[in-house]
Amino acid sequence: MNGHTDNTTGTPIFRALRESICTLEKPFGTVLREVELAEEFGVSRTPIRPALHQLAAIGLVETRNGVGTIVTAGDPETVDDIYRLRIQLTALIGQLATKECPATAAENMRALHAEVLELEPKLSPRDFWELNGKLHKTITGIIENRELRALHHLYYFKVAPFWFRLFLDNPEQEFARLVRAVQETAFWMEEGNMLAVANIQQNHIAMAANLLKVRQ
Amino acid sequence: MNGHTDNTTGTPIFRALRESICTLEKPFGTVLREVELAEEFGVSRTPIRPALHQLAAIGLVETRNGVGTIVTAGDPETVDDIYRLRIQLTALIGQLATKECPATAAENMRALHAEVLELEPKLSPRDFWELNGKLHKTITGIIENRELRALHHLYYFKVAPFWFRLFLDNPEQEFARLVRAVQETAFWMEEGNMLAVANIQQNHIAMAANLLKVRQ
DNA sequence: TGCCCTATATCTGTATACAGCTTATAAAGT
DNA sequence: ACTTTATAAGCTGTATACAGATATAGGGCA
Repeated sequence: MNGHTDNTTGTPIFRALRESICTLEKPFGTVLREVELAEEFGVSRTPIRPALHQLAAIGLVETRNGVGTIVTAGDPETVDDIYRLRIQLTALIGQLATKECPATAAENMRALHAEVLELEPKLSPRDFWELNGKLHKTITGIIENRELRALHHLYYFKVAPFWFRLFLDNPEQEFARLVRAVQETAFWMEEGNMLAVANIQQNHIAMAANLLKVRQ
Repeated sequence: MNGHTDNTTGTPIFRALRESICTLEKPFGTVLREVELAEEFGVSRTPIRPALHQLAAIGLVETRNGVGTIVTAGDPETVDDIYRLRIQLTALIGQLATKECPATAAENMRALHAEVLELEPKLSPRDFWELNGKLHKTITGIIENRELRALHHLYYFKVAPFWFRLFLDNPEQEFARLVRAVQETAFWMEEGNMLAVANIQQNHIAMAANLLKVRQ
């Protein structure tokens, strides 16, 4: 393992910044300065800029001329819209998913299930992030429609700052929920019922939305 | 009127390139060279690059080192996935739309309806693009959920190269379809039935999908 | 004649210098 | 003491020079 949730999309700089925003290492309101980031990554400002633009494109940051790039992920005003849409989007997974479980997805899920069963109930934030990422990646694998798959992937990162806040506030409870999600998903994936897998996913997203007091 | 469908989002360079791709002025396979574009827009390569990256982010182009930026919009292999998702997405508009018709939307729609009724059945590609843009903008205005609104806007441009091909192949038929869409939308918007407006939109998207032989 | 390898032209990726914008701070005036 | 304004520091936006990557055309060789 290389320690990254998604090691294929985007530049390493983009992925590193995205992770540090989603895990609240750089919380809402943080000002990112290009020269600082350039020094941090050991490059010039030039390759930093497209990474920041990409983050801005997915709504995680906002760049203002003469000021800097401000982290906007986790803005309480948008949690409602994002979660309500994501619940609907997850319902679509059931409709546009593969009819049969892809071999790689089933394999990943078995490995993940086995891994979870042997874990201590005390997880570091980083480990929790990684674990969630594995579940996400596996579920993403059953989405046949490439566009929906891209959306599901995108919104995973858009809502990450919200449920990661839940984890920091109550690690044991969120860890238990994640374990439960893995178990249920593993069961239905083994059964070959992809619609059920999507439903499980939707249930757990809706549960997070409830904790965040999103109106349904 | 300034001649632009959406004059608020993105840099002028990005919007200009997006329009020229959607209207097939730069068709599938066209190679965009940064120095050429820089000269065309009277700037250096620097402000061109973020525009191309933004186009790449929404899947309209693909940049390859040492080669150039190739237009990928209109790739036949993706038409299925995009249209199938967009039909589902449009159904969501009915669920997440405003309960009542916003005053500005109703006003825009009346103006558009009046404009359409006085048009000649012979439209230039540019005029057809503008007209479609106005209808799109009005419908976008009834979507309360900001995230869904952004998605609806995004996919409008992703599918544009496909239906614009339909227009070039059969201008009269596509113009008639657009007029019909405007009339029906205007009627239901006047009635205040936002769910019906979404359904009309879905019907017309599905019709385009049929013409493009998308499996439903 | 066909194939492979190399040289070269051309493109994007990166580094750096400078211009323009924003904001905080401090001095001056009331 | 408070407001107002000017100034300076620091940030992003832009232009330009150079490095790395890629495709193509031409020459050498079997």
